[in-house]
Amino acid sequence: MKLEEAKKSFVEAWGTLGTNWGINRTMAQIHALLMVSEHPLSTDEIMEILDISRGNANMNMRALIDWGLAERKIKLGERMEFFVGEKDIWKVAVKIIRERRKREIDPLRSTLRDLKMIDDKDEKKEEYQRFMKLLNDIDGFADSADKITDKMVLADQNWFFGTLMKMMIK
Amino acid sequence: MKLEEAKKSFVEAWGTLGTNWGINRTMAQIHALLMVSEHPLSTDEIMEILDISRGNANMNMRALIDWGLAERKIKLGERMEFFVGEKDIWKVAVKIIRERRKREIDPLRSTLRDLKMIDDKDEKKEEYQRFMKLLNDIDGFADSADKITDKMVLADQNWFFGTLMKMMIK
DNA sequence: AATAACTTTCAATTTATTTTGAAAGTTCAA
DNA sequence: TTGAACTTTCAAAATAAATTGAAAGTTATT
Repeated sequence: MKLEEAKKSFVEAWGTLGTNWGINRTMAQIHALLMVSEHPLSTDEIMEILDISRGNANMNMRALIDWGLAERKIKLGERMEFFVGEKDIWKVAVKIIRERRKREIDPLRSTLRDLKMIDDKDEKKEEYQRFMKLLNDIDGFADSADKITDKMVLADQNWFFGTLMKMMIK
Repeated sequence: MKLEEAKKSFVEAWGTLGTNWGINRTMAQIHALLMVSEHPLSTDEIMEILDISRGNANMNMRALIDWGLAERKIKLGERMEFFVGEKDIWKVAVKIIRERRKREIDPLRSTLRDLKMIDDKDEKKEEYQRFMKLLNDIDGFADSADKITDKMVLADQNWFFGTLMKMMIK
């Protein structure tokens, strides 16, 4: 396999993976392309390489910037915008986790809070208790997950995995 | 809010959440329904409560069993099958993580291995090195993630979050 | 072996998501 | 202030995913 082929496969594989992580295929492919690219790319280059429309390129580029997975890079003397992708895989993971938390965990916890406002506490005592326990368990789990991701955001990869690993082997 | 309403909202909320975790809405709703149900449910009850077709109920029920999130429960003297859902939220999380790993991380790593077979190593030395580093970084990250999920599968919730938390506060 | 009581399958349909591309918007240089 | 160079929007089209429901399959009972 040649380097260029390998890069192409990588872009495709990353695109497929992305769809499992709340990132649509094109968005993930653009990100992959920026990761393996030696230079910042323009919208036109991205359109050309991935064979997608301008609208699609633009919308997904914006989403990537929104997620913190890419940023604009202005070249002096050029009107056109260029983009660079976040290449540090730890940072990529942290940004995705952060974004997912914002979109999933936070709304879930807010729903759980609402659900706890049940006003027929007295009736069906047992059933009420069991339901309440479930809600509390889920919320407790979400809380732990929240705290761990907080640490991840602050920690650096080596500390996080290195220290974590060491203590887990015990 | 009344208990029954709260349960209904819970089923809906869990359905929405599920779609973000590789579980389709109906599958997640059935699971939620089984979690909040006081008794094992039959396919007919599930169809009735969630207002879905038999085919849909059957396929998603099978997927839940496949994931280990529900199991069949035969009642003596009854032809009909009943189902119970996994209610321990830690176990639920572990099963989902396991399944996702099978479907995402494993294929990714196998792709990465293929991509490393580049045969024009000599040309474009720098570019080759950078691409290789990216692949290795991703693989290393996946490896750590793998190891942590291995531990999760074996550990119990209190040990996992409790001990983890303590050491993270440091 | 026939029938009743169920479960499973899958082609067709419905619903949801993504993509396109042309039109509208913006910014800059002359 | 105009127009060229670029970016953004969004309704319509294309694609993908989930759902239906009737037909086929299975198993237990008589």
